Amino acid sequence: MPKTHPLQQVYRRLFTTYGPQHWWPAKNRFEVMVGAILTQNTAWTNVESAIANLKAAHCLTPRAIISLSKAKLAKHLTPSGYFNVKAQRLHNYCQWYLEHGEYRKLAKLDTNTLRHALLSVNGVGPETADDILLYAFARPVFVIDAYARRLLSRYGLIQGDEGYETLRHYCETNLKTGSIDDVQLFNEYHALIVIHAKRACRKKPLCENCCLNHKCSYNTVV
DNA sequence: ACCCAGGGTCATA
DNA sequence: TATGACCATGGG
Repeated sequence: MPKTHPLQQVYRRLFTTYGPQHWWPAKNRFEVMVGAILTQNTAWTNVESAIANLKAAHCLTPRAIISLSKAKLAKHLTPSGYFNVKAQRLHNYCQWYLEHGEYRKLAKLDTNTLRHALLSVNGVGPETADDILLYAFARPVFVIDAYARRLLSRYGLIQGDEGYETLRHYCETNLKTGSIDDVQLFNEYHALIVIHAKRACRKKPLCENCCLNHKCSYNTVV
């Protein structure tokens, strides 16, 4: 009977409280990729309306997006904020995506190679890359976002100011079993952290022990 | 009227 | 390598 790592215990609490989330909230792979870029430092509800705009304009494909002018694309992205920056980033991503043979061809790359390829796109940083790796390419990577940092540091598991790769490695090595179940585990874990963040300070009993709202001072170790 | 959101890039020191 | 400025809308 191997002893369970605190990260596994946190996962159990989240899963028991909220149940399976079956993420990412999108209709297909490409929509996952678009959402991953648009949600950078932005509330998801804003992203939803931007995606709805693209969909209504029949522009939710890489080819349609690269053929739009920067101004028109930015107009569709208005509700998601940073619309000029994101128009450029989305354009960069779609161009790269098409140049590299879209899903079929990219899916042949091993995870590390694919990760570096994603990071080579201007506008795709570590978290966006990992969102895409996990939710569009079904690769076993642990997504480190602001919520994960806050949650794990409030559980006393990390300091909180470690580098991205340090934390990703910490989470992955302590959770990986080596089977393909890892993908499902990481999928649910990130989704549960986000859903918990949205419900924190409203839902018991979890919030009383570890609240993700930055204004809340609860800080309990498992 | 503030505060913040499922980040990332670029310029400076 | 490590900070800081910047990007911008919408909900609490």
